[in-house]
Amino acid sequence: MNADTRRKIVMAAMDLFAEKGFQSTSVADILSRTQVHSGSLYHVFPGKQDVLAAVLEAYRDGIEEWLLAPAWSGVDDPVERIFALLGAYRTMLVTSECTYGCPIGSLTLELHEPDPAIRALLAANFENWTLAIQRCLEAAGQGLPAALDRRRLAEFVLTVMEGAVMQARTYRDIGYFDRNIAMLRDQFDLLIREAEREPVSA
Amino acid sequence: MNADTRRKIVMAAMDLFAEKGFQSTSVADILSRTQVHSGSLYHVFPGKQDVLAAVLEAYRDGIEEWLLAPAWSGVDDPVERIFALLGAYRTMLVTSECTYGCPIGSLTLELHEPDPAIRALLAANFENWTLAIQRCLEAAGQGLPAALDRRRLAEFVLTVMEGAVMQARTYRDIGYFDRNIAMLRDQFDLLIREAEREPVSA
DNA sequence: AAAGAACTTGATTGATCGTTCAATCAAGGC
DNA sequence: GCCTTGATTGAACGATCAATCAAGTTCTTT
Repeated sequence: MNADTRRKIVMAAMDLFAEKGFQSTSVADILSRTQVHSGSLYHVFPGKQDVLAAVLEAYRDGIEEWLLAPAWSGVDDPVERIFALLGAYRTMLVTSECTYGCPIGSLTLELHEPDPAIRALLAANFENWTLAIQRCLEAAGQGLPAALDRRRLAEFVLTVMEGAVMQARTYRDIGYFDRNIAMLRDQFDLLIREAEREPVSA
Repeated sequence: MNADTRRKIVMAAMDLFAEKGFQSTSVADILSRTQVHSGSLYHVFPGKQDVLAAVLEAYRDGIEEWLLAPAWSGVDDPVERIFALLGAYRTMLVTSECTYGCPIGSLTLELHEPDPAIRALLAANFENWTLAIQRCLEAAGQGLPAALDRRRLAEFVLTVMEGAVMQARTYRDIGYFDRNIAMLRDQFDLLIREAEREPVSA
């Protein structure tokens, strides 16, 4: 199997699906951007949907290298890492003039009756993202209240990111993103102050 | 102009766009569900996109009657009205087995480069929703901290709703919606307690 | 070097899409 | 009875789509 052809297709499809969505991207779009011909694409992939699956697998497997590592370089504090990650999404919005933010979120709401395999991959991407946040919250240790449900808060951070991206895109105004993230920041500040008042355990 | 034909088309399109999205709904789908013929549709609307615009106008103009009034019947407390509205979205998710929640949110992320008129209508729908929440927060008066930025919190409520719907849909699990709303409820409880500690102004 | 497997090429297919339009119909005014 | 106006009908159109395939080329293996 030609791994290079496959790689080129997946990378081009990644960009196109993020820019225009899955349905608005034609196979011809992918072909013209990659200089790959239709026969080659269908030699590597059974169909267009399998290209999408490969893209979602690439996101899932590349989250550490392509998203977390760049966002976290030079940031050590676990809580700051969360907001550094949110900052990465802010950058995506700003550089695209608020036309796209989180590709997984867009695909999730675009595909109403997805193939079970596709739905599972979308969920796996969310799960990986949530786990990354959860690990930050756990790494914060006594900097956050002991009774705090880390998993729940991690899901909530994803919720706020996706909702904030959606509004910034709709209004074409980064202010909507910023104000929502500021609300989340206030909430974290409260949690941190609460933890400071707690007795330090042995 | 035949207002009945127009009404039938808009109502059918409303359902279809919510179920399958805009792009996955063909004009033929709308025609077959309404028993209207293609010539009639194109006599009333210049094109498919104008049907979408009419649907978004219907949502915008019907929010009071079709969303707020049913959700708020028998609920007087302003803060409880917010969670009653969120409960309406929960019901939509449950009755659709977590396949669709907020039609505006779905359309927002489905249409990547929307016509400016369409984008403005999507924004107008979000704006109406946010204003409804904002009015609740203002109606709460001294039940919430005086310094609280009502507008910001209203935007945040929309953010949490959309993010929670997105996760519930992706995982096909209402638990993700419930936990996120519970997080928001905790935050409101904190605000209410904070307001109780405030001195009552003259 | 021979044979076969893997890959590429690009024209082509058939289905589906949004849209058009000439023909038809119904109703009211004159 | 005739004309006008607005609405309806449904066949047809051109474009675009994902997918196919037979022929050709390159790589691998022995």
